[in-house]
Amino acid sequence: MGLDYKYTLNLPQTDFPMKANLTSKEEKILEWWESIDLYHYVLEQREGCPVFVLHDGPPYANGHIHIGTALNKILKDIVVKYKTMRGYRTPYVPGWDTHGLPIEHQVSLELGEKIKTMSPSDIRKKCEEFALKFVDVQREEFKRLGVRGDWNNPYITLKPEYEVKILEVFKALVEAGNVYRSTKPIYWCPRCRTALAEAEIEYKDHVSPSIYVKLKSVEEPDLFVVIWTTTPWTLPANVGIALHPDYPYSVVRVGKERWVVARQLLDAFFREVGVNSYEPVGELRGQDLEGKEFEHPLFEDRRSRVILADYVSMETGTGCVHIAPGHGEEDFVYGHLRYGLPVLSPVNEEGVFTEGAGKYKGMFIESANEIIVDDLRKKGLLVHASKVTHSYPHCWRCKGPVIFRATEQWFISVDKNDLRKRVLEEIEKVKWIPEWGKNRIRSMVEERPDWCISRQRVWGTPIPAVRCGECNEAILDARIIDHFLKFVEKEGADAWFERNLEELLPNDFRCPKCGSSRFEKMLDTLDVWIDSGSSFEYIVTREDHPFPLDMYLEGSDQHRGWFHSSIFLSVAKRGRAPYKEVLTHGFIKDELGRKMSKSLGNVVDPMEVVRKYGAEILRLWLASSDYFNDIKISMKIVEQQAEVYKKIRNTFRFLLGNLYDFDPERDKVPYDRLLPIDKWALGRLQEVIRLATEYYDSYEFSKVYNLIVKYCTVELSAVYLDVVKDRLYVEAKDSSYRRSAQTVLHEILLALMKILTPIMTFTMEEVYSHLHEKDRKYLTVQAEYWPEYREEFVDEKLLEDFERLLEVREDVLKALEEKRQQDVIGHSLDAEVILRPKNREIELLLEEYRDTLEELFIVSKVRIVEGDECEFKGNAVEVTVRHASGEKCQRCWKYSEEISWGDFPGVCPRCAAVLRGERR
RNA sequence: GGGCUCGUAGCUCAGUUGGUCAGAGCGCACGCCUGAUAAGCGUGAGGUCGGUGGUUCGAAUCCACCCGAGCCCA
Repeated sequence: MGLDYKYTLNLPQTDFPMKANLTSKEEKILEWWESIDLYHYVLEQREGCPVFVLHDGPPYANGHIHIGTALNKILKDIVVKYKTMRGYRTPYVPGWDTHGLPIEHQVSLELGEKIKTMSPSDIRKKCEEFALKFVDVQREEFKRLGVRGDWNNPYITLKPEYEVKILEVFKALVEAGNVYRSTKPIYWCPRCRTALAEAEIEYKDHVSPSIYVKLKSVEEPDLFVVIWTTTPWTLPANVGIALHPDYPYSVVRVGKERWVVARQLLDAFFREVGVNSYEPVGELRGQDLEGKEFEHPLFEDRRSRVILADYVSMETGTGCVHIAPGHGEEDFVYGHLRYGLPVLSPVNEEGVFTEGAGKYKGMFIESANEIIVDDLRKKGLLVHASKVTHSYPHCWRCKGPVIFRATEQWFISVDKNDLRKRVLEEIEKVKWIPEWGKNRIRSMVEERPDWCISRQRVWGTPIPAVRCGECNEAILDARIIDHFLKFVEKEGADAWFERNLEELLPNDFRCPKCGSSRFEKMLDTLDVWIDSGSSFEYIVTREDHPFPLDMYLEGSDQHRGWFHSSIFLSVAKRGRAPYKEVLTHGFIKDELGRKMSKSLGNVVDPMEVVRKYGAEILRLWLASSDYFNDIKISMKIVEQQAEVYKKIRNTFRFLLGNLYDFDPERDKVPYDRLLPIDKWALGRLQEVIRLATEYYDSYEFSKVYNLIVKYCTVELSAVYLDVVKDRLYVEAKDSSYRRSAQTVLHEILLALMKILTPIMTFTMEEVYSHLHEKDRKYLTVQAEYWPEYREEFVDEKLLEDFERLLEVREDVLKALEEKRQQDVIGHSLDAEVILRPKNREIELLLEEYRDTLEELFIVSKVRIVEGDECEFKGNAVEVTVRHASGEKCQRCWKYSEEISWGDFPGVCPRCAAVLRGERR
């Protein structure tokens, strides 16, 4: 035939490439954002608009970002960008947490032995350098992910202006009287010689001695209580024996003695200690022995008193628990606080026994274990000794076992001034997403003990406390803090280490207890949770933000971490919660749902994903996941998103390509003149906008993702775009048929682009740059407004009709496939379709839309019959498929009986009219 | 050991108050097209809804227990 009408068609034209080349494209887009100062540009476009502040929780600056921090920052970015498009002014100031043990530890490893010759302020300088280096590293990595924020002006906890805020928050607590000095058993690492926070503890298996010891009653010399312990070295500090108040205890005769052991542990106990002949002779309750005294197993001049405690376990041991308030949290709470037993802790900071330990003085506690056991054996009080492997607290720094040791520390009283109660009230006012977050943080706040805030460490915010040189009183005074703050403003908190105490104290300062003016500087630093927990105070004053802040968004571990410290400090300083809404996400696991760890070799590096696939794919992966729970990642899972990305990208390419000649002002067709199929597509788009908005509002991004992916593949690619090709390509460029379709494609393009901007932030920027100039009001798509749901575009009846028409279409497609398998047809345009409606309703429907059926099914001819049965039985219609009669139009490929051979040979009447310029 | 959370096709997710709820997309298989072309279209095969009991006329959906995983504690 050789007749080529291709050049007469309006085929898509676009520079928008099919292949993304994300890695390099993203770099270019990042440069563009940099060049227009994206962050401030977008803020300027929302001048005077209501403000929405997502306050960034500061990551710890001691390494590269990992997949979890990437997840967190991308989620925040999606929220911020969505809110911007909804018309909010959305300042977003990233922050970093920079003080604390991990950095000090890493720096001390780098310095090695040299550290011993360095002054505290020299070590602090090294720590600062280290922290700022990783602030820079992480900043670049976060930016690379496409996160928009005030990167040139972040908040950093080591900066003087921030330290001032930490100390101001702290001062509020000091003034309110919530900070006190106390002896309390706390975790202590004898190797690092430091107090450890609960967060600095790791539980690992440890082999300990397991000994059963009997204590002799003072009143009845044949009566013994048997205790079990895995820390013999704590026995010198023993002052009590705890029994459960409710569970029954048996009195058992063993030889000439009577032993007290919990009834339900009797069998296990005697089996364990290898005693076969015993005889129960009585039973008692904990109350029966409450207050009774027993002889101390090691020191003859001391006694051990029975107390009751409901935490006593009936699972292991004897149900009688050795109490040493100086060496255990619960021992302290029950023994000291409830029963007033003394707190003994005759162990120095290196784990060596002191005076109070009598003959054991000078021994390292672990070496003393054996000797103590030996002494017990000699005294005939050792019932049994063996070894046990159990989970035991270890130091996160040196990995060695830690001990509980009573030391003098600064504490924040959680209950003074009803602080805890007020925090609990505030928790109720916050919106927790998901909802269970509220119960989680509530129970944590309800049960938490007082907050130990002092660290015997160099790298932190100094606690400006002094010790009286006369009476030895430790003094923390608001006046000292105020005076110190003047130095901090100018030179940072380093001043505490660098300046003389005379300068640091107000001139007339005297010891409130003895009036002395001789003081000694105390060098403890603050728990870093005070640093980060004070961030609300810094950001609110620096940016003049409305308080409370709108949202905090972190991993669910922060219910005990940052959300927790922030709300306590905020209630103390400002009387209310710092946030209105708290959104939490889960953790990232490998493809088998296991935790990521170096040892398992299943760690996915976010920057590796970025290098290999692009940040956009990482963002898309995140959007596809239900991040409220733990989510899985692996290169295979990421790869899947690369496929989805291509699909979405090609949809945009098609839309752009078919709008190359569409001027939105000139060519738009009014709604009432749109063809039915176009009206339907426009109506469906409204539904997509409505749902997407709903899902974004509830932060359910995976629902947005599923909605959009399905929309692009099913609704657009497989139906609407496929169907509308005929009109776009074949009809005259400026015809109403083509402009009608383009009008809707244009609406779809803009809406889809905007809906995806928070997630596919790079690609939508690229799409934006390919838009008609009249569609680009801003320099960046990020400043655009959210697509509007237009009710006037929703024709309910039409939408319902099309829902049924599409069911008919499914039947037709199945019938076509059957014939395709039989080689009757290839392309669907080869076919003529004969339909037999299953009922009157469908018959009327088909009649009504008679003129759109061929287009909708993409076939050459559709006939509707009543009588004869058809070959294919569908759900809505029966279908017979035949090869279309007539000849194939060389231009539009539809078969026609009236192919002309005049001016335009081989062409159907429609195409001939188009070519003659008669069809508009 | 305790508190909280999770467990639906190979993958990512839907499944409102228990009764067409066993679904979607991707991937896979087979085929079509060659005017979205390192694209596009069609058809199809995949799950006893972690397991076991129970409540109910009826449960992925309610209860109990168990298994597995995670976070936070001890």
